[in-house]
Parts: sequence; C-alpha cells; structure tokens
Amino acid sequence: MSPGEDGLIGIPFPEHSSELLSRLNAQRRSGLLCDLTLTSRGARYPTHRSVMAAVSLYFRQLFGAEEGAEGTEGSVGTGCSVCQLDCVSPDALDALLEFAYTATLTIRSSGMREVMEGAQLLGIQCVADACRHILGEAGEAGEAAEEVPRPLDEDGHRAASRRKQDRRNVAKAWRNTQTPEPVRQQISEYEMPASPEHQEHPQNGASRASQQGVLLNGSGPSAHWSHPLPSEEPPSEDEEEESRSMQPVSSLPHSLPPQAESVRAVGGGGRKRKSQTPQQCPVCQKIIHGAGKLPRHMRTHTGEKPFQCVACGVRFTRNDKLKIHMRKHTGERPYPCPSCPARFLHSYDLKNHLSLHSGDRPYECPLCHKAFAREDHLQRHRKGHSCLEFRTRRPRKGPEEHPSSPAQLQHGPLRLTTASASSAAGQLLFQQDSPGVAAHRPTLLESSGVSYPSLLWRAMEGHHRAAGMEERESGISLTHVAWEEEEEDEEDIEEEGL
DNA sequence: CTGGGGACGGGGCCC
DNA sequence: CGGGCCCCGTCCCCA
Repeated sequence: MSPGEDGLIGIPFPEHSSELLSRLNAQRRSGLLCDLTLTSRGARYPTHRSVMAAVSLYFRQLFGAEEGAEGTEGSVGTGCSVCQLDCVSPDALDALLEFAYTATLTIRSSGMREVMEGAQLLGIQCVADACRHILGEAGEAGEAAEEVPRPLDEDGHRAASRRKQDRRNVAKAWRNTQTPEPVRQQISEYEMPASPEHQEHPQNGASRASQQGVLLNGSGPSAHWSHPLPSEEPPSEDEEEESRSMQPVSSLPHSLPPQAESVRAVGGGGRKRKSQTPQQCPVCQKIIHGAGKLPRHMRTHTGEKPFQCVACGVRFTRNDKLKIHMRKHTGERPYPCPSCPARFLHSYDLKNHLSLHSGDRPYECPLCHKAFAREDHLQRHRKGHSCLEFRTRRPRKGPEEHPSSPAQLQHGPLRLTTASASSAAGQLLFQQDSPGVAAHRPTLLESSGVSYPSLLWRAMEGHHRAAGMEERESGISLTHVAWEEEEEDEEDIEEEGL
C-alpha cells in the first residue's frame, strides 16, 4: 500500500445514486436545466444531454462523449437543442426516458418490441437485452423474434440446475451490457413504422403506461426496485396476461420512498410478481432469492420499519423479527438448554450455547490453529490480528473430525494459501481491510468507481477458470462474489465432487 | 483479544 | 404467488 493510500477508507452513501437520479428526474419533469429536447412524431421530451449520454451509446457518440465518436456536434453539441428521433416511437422513447431517469423500465407488454428496438437504436444495451430476452423466450412458443434474438440460453438446457443457469444468464446479460454493439450498425437493421396511436404527448406517458401498464420489473411502487434477472424461464402466458392487467405505476416515486411497500400493499396495486426468479436490488445490486423477498430486502435501504411493538414502540423491518422481539415482553424463551438453566430467544442462540457444553471448537484458524466454538469468532480473529502467529501451533485434526461442520471446509488448514490474500476484486475495492469497512462491503462496492459487472467478471473469470465455471448449488449472492470467491474454492470442490 | 448474547439480513420451506 | 416461519451467517456490543 502506498503512503498515499494508507488509511484510505470508503464511506458509502447508498442512497446517493437513487436520490441523484430522482432529482434529475424531477428536473426533467419540470424542464429545469434541460438542454436537450427529444422529439418523436410530434411528441417532445425535454431531457439532459449528460443523462442521455450516460445511458445511451448513441448519444455518447452523438455528443462526442465516446472515444472515437464521429459526433454530429453541429446541431446538438452546444446549447439547448432538439434531437428528432422519429425512428423511435413516442411510447418507446417515453419508456426509455423513464428508464434512464428511474432505472426501471415501465412498459406495456405489447410495446416491449418497440422499446427493444428503440433501445437498440439508442444503444441502451441492457434494456435491449432485457426486452429481447423476454421477447425471445416468449417467441419460442408464439411469435418469432425476427430481430435475430440472442437467446441467453443458447443451448436450451432446462434440466440443469436452474439457479446455476440463472446465474449464467445473469452473467451473460451483464457481459453484454458491458460490451454494447455499435449502435450505428444496428440502426439500419430496424425500420420502425410510425404508429398513429403513438401521437400522445409524452408527458402523459406515465399515465398511459398506467392504463395498461407493464412494469417489466415488477409492479407498484416497489417495481422500480426489482430488476428481474434474465433467466431461462420464459414468461408464461399467464404472466404476460398478468402484466397486462397490472396496476399503474402512477407517478413513480423515484427515490425509494419509505412506506413504498406499504403503499403498494394497501393500494391494491400490482398483486402478482412476475416470477420467482432471483431479483436484483437496484440499490446495492444484490441478487435476492426467493419469492417476495425483494421488498423485505428493500426495507434495508429505505429504512422503513412497518412492524411496531405495541408494548415498547420499537419498530422492525420484519414481522418475524417483531415476533421474536415480543418474546422479551412475554418472557418467553422457548429454547432451553438441556444441560443448564439457560434459556434462549433463538434456536441458534441455543445452538451456540450448546457448543459451550460440548466443548466443540470446530472453527480453527488456518494460520495459528487456534480453535473457536463459533465461526464468527474465527472470522473476527482472522480480521483482528491477521493471524500473526503463523503456524505456531500444531494443526488440529483434519476436517473429518467435524464432518458436519461446513466451516471446516471453509476455514480449515486447506485455506493456508489464501487465508491472508484478498481476492482481486476485493483488493480493488478495499484499501483498508478493517472490520468496520468489511461491515459495509456491499455499499463500498456500490460506491466504488468500478462497475459491478466488470468486477463480477473480473472475479468470476479469474476464479472460475480454475473452478470449472461451476457455481455453488446454493444461491450465490452476487453482491458478495468479490469477497466470497475466496470461500468458493473449497465449496466448489466439495459440491462439484471434484 | 476472547467469550457470549443479541440483532439483523438472506434464503429455504411450507401453507 | 405472497407471506410466515425458521435457520443460518454475520456483525455488534459488552464483559
């Protein structure tokens, strides 16, 4: 570490990006500071060149913000300007602008193709990929996707582990978003007929979408949380039908308002989710597994605590946590230790406690071979003093001593070679490996200048080249890939039976 | 620095 | 499909 970097820490502001976007969107809606007006068939969309250049390869090149761009500076290079985009329908343009300013694509399913084509034209590759994926998958049974669909799952495997496949598809989609094709090449591929039904004023776009809206990513205010991950699972006809009948997004509160989920729940908005495929949190980019789990996760960002203890007023983000909390008031400690009078609120507390009686210390430091009863204590130990007592102790017996302890595989003597080394991505992210920093790893990742997909791929490619590109069977937290890859070595070996 | 209790968030399972 | 329940991993705090 160079002297200049010494002690460098990252202080994350997880809400910053969403707040920034929200304010930009407010400026757009009020026309404030707009220096670019997009028009499509008579509809006008005031916007910001910097935002458009940030989101669209086309505009990057147009404004000369892209290296090697030809740049038609004359008309739009300076001052307030107008850019006519009749090749993109007003609906699609409106949806793409919504996406640019909210990170959520709000469209009708019937308009998805137009949006995809518009996204292709403008070089908004992630949107194009998402739409293409949905259309392409749906097209297998129904309409053929004429625009050379690039199925994310080209081998068509369905029997393989769905989660693994999902992750591959996620990775592919992200990889594609990192390498957008030159937009000018694609412009010639699409000829979009102007449609009379799209003459409505853009400011009504949101309400239009509301009338028969599809939130590509979900429904209701929470919809802009949810980034459905490309997966091999095509949207069923039911899902298509559901999405057509979804309730309005109305005026999207673009800054992840507190109570958003409550509003959604009460407001009778979108009632059904698109699928149970993992969803990506737009704030921290974490992949959330499980049906209905994303709203729960989002409350960690919004700070919303809808569950309040009637006894003491303490609020909780989750109902099940409140339920456990209530045990304090009722005095209920349902987990008694069979060996002593101790009783516990949580089963896992009892489990921890039982290890005291058993004397089991299955978690051993790979460097100094000090053993701990709890895995988190081992981790703290490793972070705390970096195991300076390198190999000063005789190793305990091998993992077979505690075959039931998965942590043995993670932290056992095998880990000597990697125990003190950060992953490549981790080094990119953390100049100071302090526990405090580690506690905020996801947000550091988010606040770092390195894009997540590139980090992910840097980490995955380096790591999985050796590991055979086979991921864990258990759900992987993509957000944590950078620092979990260290652990994945053994787990991969274990689970892949290598 | 360690042991222990508690809190918190994520995922699996089930209804 | 949505949510409840439960378990797990991790972190924080305190002694």
